[in-house]
Amino acid sequence: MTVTLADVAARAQVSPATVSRVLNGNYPVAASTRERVLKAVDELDYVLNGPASALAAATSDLVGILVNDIADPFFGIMASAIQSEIGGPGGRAGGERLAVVCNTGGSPERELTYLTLLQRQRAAAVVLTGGAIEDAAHKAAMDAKLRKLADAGTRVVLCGRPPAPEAGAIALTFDNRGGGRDLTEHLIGLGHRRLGYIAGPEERTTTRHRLEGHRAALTAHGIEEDPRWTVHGRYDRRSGYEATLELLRRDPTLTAVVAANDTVALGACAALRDSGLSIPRDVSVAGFDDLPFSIDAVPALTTVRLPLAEAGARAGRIAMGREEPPPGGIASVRGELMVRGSTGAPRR
Amino acid sequence: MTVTLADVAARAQVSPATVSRVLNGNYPVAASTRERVLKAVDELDYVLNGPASALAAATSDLVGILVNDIADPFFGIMASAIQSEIGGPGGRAGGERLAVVCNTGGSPERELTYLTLLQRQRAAAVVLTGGAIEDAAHKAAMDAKLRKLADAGTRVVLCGRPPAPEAGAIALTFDNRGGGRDLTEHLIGLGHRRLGYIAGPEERTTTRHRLEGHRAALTAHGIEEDPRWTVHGRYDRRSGYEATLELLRRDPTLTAVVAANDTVALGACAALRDSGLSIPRDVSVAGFDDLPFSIDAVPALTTVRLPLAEAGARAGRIAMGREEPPPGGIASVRGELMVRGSTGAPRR
DNA sequence: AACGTGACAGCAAGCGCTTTCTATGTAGAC
DNA sequence: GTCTACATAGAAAGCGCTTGCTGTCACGTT
Repeated sequence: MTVTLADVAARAQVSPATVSRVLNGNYPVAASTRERVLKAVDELDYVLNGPASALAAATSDLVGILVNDIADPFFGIMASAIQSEIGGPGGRAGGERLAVVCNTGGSPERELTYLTLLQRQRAAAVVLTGGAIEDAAHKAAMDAKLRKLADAGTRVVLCGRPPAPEAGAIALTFDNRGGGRDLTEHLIGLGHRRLGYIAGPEERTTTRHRLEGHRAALTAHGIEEDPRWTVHGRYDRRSGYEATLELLRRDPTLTAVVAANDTVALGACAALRDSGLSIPRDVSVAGFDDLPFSIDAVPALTTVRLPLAEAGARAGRIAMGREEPPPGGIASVRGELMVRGSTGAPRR
Repeated sequence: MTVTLADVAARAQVSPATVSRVLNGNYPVAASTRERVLKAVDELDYVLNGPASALAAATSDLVGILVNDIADPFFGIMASAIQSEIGGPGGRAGGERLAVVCNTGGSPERELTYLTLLQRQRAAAVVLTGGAIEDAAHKAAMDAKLRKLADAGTRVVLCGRPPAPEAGAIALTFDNRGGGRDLTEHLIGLGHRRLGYIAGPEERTTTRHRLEGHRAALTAHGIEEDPRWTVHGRYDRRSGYEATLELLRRDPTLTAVVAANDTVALGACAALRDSGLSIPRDVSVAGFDDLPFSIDAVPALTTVRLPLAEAGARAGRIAMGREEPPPGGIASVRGELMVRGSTGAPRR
């Protein structure tokens, strides 16, 4: 039925060992023999049995990429960049690895399950993207899992995730705190004193860090924050829309709304427009991430650009062992403030 | 070093066979024995060796999802829906499958390579999303590959792709032609007679079908198309921007621009704005797909909504054998015209 | 009381490949 | 011309799991 190595060997009149060596190319094989084997492979249309070779060699060519939400371009862009450094015919010779993207949907259980699945497949490397969940038990479980993976020889890289040194993982972290600070300082510099903040889900590190940056800026400028000015929600448009309405209800005198990310900011813009407020004349709006569509908002969104593609590519290379990990295994990646039309001086 | 089935068996005082059966749950095992085994698994922190079991059982729990561009929400949304029906802890008991997303980047070679990689892994199913490339040689190669996969027991499902009956694949196709027609008829109904069209890359089926729909509508209404009115480009914003400028240069009297998809339409909007033209007063703009951000454009984009998530979910279920394939193995999925602010009656 | 009958559990034979170790042939060294 | 060394090729032992087949009890039957 299925063609096996042995069939190829028979046809090429060599031993299975030789065929294997030709295919893996890490052992001297005479050119004439190699050719004969390759010819047989071609004629028989032979396809290596992945599981069998993974079993025998005790390694596989699978590389896992975990994302929180594959439908969100934030993750899509990173995943794309990571994958481009890893998989398919993009890689070096013989380096044909199967980069697989796993969608956790932000669920802790799924995250863990996927890791187990990848561990089960003896993945060559794993890249985790995006913020982590701030739950002690979950973090402990994750760290243990990652540690186990690392100990088993799987390279573990975190991209846009807080470091987990205990887990033996290499981390490329986004400086969400710094970005949040820059953004709010920009707004304060413009003259804003009453700023609403639409935060992401409470239990995410990204949410906390961005919020901390925001508050640090307020504090640094002697602005006392009103607890009514912060609303938590999800990282989606709908949430931004509703949260904005809520903020406006709580304090109609707000002159700026800072959103957890660009998608949320878009929702905020829609809510403001629907409330008859003009941006930025009545209320300034700022986002975070600088996703491609942010520039198309009207007015274009002021935001913090995160080098998603660059960081992803780097994480991919590190995962493949093609680039040195940063010193200490941890690198912080800065965002860049992009000032655009959605922020301006407050009118009042 | 690594814990194996045998270790678990030893600890639970049973044979490896029994452990395997407990883990796979398809053979009667006494409750007390099962418990003892499960306890040992837990204590030893045992993780099944995927490759080994795939080899022995001659099947794997991998399901491949091929996408053209993972950074594009069009694919992200479909992939997410497909995966939600397949993978991780979402599935039924024992049905823990590893849904993996493979990014082809629209390259024919990569597409083929990924298929080989999946074939090598003995994937349980494969879902191909998005338009295909119109190249006879490539199509033949793809069909042959898919056929081989199907013959080997891999379920092959096409989602948003033209059918390939010769390949033995089940297809859920988007009615791009019908959508394109509806859209253009809407514009014609509004009074437009000079419509520019920004098409996607020439060699894609999606491009051709949408364009055919557009032209069918023109013909049906006795409008003779000026060859200057069509420009081809990529499916991205930049391309939409440049193509719009080009269209305007070729014929400044155009009153509407139909874009290959929403992303392109956004670029078109930007170009029009930058040219000092108002939407829809001076020029109407229409997109395709109805991606989430389309509603946030100002004005909101008139477009054709494709049920990406629904189709993806269905494709996922079919791939898992949890839903009957459509009769004849082919189903056409219609899009729905969403009329919004970006289109209006022409001024002149 | 002898026997059939399930319900479980174990044996052992692979699954298709990699890789260590060994054999062989040939070429250069002395 | 014999010996050592190198370049290749093959034999065979697994890798860790699944599963068909073969027991082995403990019962219920007749």
